[in-house]
Amino acid sequence: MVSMKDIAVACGVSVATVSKSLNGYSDISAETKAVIQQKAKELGYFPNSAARALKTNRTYNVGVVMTDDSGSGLAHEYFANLLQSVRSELEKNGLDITFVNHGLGEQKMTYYEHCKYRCVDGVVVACADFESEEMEELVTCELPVVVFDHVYPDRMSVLSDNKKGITDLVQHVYNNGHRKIAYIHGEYSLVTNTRVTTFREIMNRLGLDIPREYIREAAYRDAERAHAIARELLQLPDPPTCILYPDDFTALAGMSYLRQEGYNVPEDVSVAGYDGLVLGQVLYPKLTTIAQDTERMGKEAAHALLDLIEHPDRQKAKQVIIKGHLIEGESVVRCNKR
Amino acid sequence: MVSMKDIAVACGVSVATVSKSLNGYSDISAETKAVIQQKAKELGYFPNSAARALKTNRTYNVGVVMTDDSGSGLAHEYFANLLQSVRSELEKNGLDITFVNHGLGEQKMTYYEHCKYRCVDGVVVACADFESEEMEELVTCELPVVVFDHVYPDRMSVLSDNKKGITDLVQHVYNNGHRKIAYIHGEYSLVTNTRVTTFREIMNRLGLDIPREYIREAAYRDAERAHAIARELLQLPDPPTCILYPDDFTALAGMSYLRQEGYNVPEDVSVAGYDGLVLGQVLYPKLTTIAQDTERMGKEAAHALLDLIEHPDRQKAKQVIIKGHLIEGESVVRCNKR
DNA sequence: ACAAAATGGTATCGATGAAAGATATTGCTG
DNA sequence: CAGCAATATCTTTCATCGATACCATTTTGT
Repeated sequence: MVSMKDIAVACGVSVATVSKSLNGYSDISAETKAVIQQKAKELGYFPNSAARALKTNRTYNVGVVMTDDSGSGLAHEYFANLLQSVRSELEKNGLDITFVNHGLGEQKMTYYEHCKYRCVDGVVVACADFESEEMEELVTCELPVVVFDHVYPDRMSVLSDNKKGITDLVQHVYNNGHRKIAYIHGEYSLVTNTRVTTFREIMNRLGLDIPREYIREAAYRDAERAHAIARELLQLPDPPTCILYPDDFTALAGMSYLRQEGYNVPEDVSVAGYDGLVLGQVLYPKLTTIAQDTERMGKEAAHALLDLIEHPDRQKAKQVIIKGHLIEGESVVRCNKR
Repeated sequence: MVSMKDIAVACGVSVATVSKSLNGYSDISAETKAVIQQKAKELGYFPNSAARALKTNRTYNVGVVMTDDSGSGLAHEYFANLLQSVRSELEKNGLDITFVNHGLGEQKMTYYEHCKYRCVDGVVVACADFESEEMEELVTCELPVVVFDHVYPDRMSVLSDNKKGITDLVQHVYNNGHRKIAYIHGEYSLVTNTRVTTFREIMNRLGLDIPREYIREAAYRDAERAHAIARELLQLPDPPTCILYPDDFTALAGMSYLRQEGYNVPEDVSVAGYDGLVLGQVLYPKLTTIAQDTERMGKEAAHALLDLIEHPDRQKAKQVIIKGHLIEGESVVRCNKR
């Protein structure tokens, strides 16, 4: 690989001069600078990232925590989309991405240790066990960190606006005449918590009753479990007319299961999901859901991280909340019962 | 961060001794070695990857080409799964992963340049424009490279067994009594080519006619287009009794569209996909498809790459072909027509 | 002649590895 | 068995990877 030395030799100057020329120092004559920059391009020079990192402690590399013990992670379209967006935005700004995990080969290490080992400039947490010790260590370290969908003290977060999402969704269902609305939610997390709390609030505001059996815990992407619960719901003496599922995956599966068991969806029972999967909009009936704006979330996270990296001083902790939008779909229809 | 120097000071030895102790050289007394290793653990030492890379030219980092101009890439479950598998397997062997792209910030660079810039030990190509100049450059360079689903001269490839896949699929359809089988295939690529060629072969072997209109080009994941073609197929004077779609995504969407237009699927027209998406198995009717073994493909690629990195000498080019398996599903049923 | 502008010299980041140094052990001769 | 070289064992010194940054030096301008 061509190094600064090669350029220096080719131009008959010192390595120091080359370094300064390429890094825009002001104490090199415009003339020399031009010659050197020209030569650098000609020779196809790229700085050796390892050498630069060693000296400057900047790698232009960002760590991404995306651990999928829970079967989420890359396989989950939502997270994959977040990653995609973060990646492309950071790329535009000259940063690369490396996955961070606990342990390389024999070596066990924590996220934080891994980050130090790779000398990353910052960290994006896309999905992880937020309550783990390892995460605790990571969010109390000196590195710039941006977290998706979870809030840590004094840390930057990018959050999907679940409050608005659930509100819009329930309101939409309500506007279609539904009064008996059940919510099968995912396993515990900030996201779930926000959604459930908001669900209660909005139902309350709309003056609707929530029988205890109408709020049920399942898990994200666990179609069987969500369906088992849906079936129970529909066998209640006073069954709901609309069921909100934890996510689009379970909602799509749920619709299918219910139809198979002889329920008319959406006429007998309406169904909604959450996420905005592409597939949900090409299946019939189109799924009513909240599309999360992963594109914007990724961008915001990338910019927030860049900002933290460039200005570690103004560490004003804050949350950025990104609105999603309702996709009306066809899986919730006017309810005429009662 | 704690460096070798810190350990050296703490143990009262030289840095070189520390280096050797931690790297398993034989010319350090077992005693000293033990003390140093103990201290290293105690202080939480990790080698600085940049420094090591600079000196040894090994980064324990692998580049991944995963470019999704075509809307595939991360958003495509197949590629996401491949990545997931490669990632976890490389991780087990102490290697990290970094995405490779063309250009960082202002700097335009080719895949190859990016790889050199990051000093990666090897490259995995998950998806890319295989015909591009950039890929040409990458596969003729000195770096170890493993490519998924495409073959380059003298390069290692891991291929999904599309030949067996299509054969099994068509045979299954045939066994169910179908004789008029249409194939809507994806856009041109080695994969598509193999599938189409195999389709012709097996149909031939089974003594079945393929009217020209029965083989149609669409695109992967383009539900609208695939459907438009499906509709045309079914309006033919002599319509097929079974339609093979490019992938599960289009197949699922297709089934839904067809039903909406009044066709009974799978009774009037059977449908099959290709991929093995999870969702396809929780929707009714369960999709008949070929599940590609991304898990194994990723593992094989990772091991092949490791091998190339460790033994650049025995560069015996070869292809590893990984079998998928038929998921019978319910979207292909016995055909009694004619 | 002196300040300003341009360029070069050199230590440094953290780890590695070749070669030299230090110490202990063995072998051999007289 | 002493005496000394030869060997083995362990450890340190030092140059190095490529880029950067501080300081020194040279050149230019007024």
